[in-house]
Amino acid sequence: MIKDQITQALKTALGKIGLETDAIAITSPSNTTFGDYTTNIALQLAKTVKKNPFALAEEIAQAIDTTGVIMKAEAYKPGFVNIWVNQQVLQTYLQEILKDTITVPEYHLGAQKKIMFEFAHPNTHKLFHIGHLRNISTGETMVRLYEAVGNKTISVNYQGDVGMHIAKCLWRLKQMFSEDATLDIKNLPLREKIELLGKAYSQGSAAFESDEKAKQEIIDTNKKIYTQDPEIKQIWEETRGWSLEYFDEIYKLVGTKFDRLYFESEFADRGLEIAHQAVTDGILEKSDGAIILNGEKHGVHTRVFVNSQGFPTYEGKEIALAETEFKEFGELDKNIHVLGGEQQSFFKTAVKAQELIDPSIVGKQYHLIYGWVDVKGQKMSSRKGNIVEAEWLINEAKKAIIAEYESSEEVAQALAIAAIKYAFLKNGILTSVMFDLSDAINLHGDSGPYLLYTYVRAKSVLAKEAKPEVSTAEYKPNDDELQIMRKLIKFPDIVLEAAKQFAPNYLTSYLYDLAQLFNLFYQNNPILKSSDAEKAFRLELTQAVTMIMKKGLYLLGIPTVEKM
RNA sequence: GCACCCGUAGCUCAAUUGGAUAGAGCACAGACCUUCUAAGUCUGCGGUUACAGGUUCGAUUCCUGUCGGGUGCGCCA
Repeated sequence: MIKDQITQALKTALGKIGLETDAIAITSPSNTTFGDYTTNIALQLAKTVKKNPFALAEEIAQAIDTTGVIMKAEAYKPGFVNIWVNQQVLQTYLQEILKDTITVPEYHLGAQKKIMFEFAHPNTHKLFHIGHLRNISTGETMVRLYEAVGNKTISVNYQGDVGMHIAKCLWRLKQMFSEDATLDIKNLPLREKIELLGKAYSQGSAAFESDEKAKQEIIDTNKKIYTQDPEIKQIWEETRGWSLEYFDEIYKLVGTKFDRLYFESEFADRGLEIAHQAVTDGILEKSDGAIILNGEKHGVHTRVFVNSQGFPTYEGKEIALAETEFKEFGELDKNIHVLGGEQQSFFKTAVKAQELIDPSIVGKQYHLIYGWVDVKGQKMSSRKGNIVEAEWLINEAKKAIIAEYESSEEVAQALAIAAIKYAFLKNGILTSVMFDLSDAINLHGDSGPYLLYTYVRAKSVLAKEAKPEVSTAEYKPNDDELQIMRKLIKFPDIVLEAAKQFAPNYLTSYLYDLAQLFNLFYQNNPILKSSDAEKAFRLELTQAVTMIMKKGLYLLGIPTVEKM
């Protein structure tokens, strides 16, 4: 990586003037007039060596060898040393991109180089909404980024298929069947089945709140689900199947594949067993008929693992889930749970219990928090029925695209997915976003479709004519071209940082910058109407841009299209 | 009450983890298609980074306080 070579050159320069440090921080200045890379090392060292920072920066700049990877080094104002990369290095890197031999540095979270990502987390019998969409977009890109920096990743999805929300839904659904004997659910399209579940849940919830008799019946239904009572088992299995089929469609649509689907129903029995054993071992405690972790002893919130009716709560099932997750795929470095911040208290307590039960997993559970999704200021609630559902949203975006550009189904779909995913990923992972429909299906400016458009445009040029067989070695790139080349060398740095910091938005803004530079170049410089080395070079540059765009978009979980 | 997250342009968000002149998109006003896809490019407009202190060469970023918002805090998931 070029950055490493710069660090090496700096180290040598520091050595020449009798300085030594391990902490050489090299960053890319936001303003390219300050060079390709910059270091504040003089500012850091000035105090310890008792020198004026700017004088020290000048001294370092002087000592840098400018015959190798570095072309120019200059001291700036308070004490930065700004560095320009040799153009030959840019040329070489361009050729490496074309040969597809560029590499991204490795980054691991442990010796196994193996990381599990647990994400998506929809509950059966409920809708898959934009909150899940943000979750799955984030999870998928993190998986791809960690693969890119040399890890084996395992994608898993823990889906809630038992619990009160399902009891509420099924209780009402059974009523609906007896109220309307003509309801022919078997032949309903999937879409309508899901809507029916949503309606039943919403009405069941309302009854639970307002009607004491209904409340008791729903609690009873919940028990029957846990005990797999024949009275409820069949309808539970069937409706659960609808949800899973519906989820599968969405996973396919957004391009996520899971290595393993876990279900809450798998972990109820084992969760109980572990919890009871943990009481015997003095880890969990009995309290008011429930089994809890006494949080005060461990600096977390006290939470219930088995309720007073003897059923495992979410926490109770989580300890069994952890046991399986850490067993099924061999030793993991980390198990990263992509979960909203509202689950923090739950997660801390559950993890504390897991670590007390199995010390071998201490420090391996990680809660990757992503920000809340709000819709125009109002909080989504499936009980109130005002949620933005994933497939509906994708279809809205698709319709808008077809209406404006007469795109084919296939292209419109790809663009819709790109628009929505990009709208989430361009934000900081923690930023709670105000979701605005018109913004998410925006096709202009800083958007997914803009990136795809840039890619398609470039590809279209490449498809028109073959590259002339002329050497580009002697070609002197102009400023527009240089800007692109200087951007291209940063790709590995960006991928590494995006993975390290769990910051896919580093990659989105990198690709956006690259696209902007290319569009500027495209605007000002004829490619096919140029000739000889110039034409050959411009075609090479164009191709390199498409290759990096495609790689970057892949890492974001956004497939490219070839025409639009 | 306590804990965590947050407050940046009219709106939605960035800012490479303490760096240089705080950047984009949308919206608004204008310019550019007999040249490779105008889903594009360019120009303009827009800021006391909630407020008050502190730390230091340097603060949107770290610390303290105030105000405002979100989330959670024992039998939901």
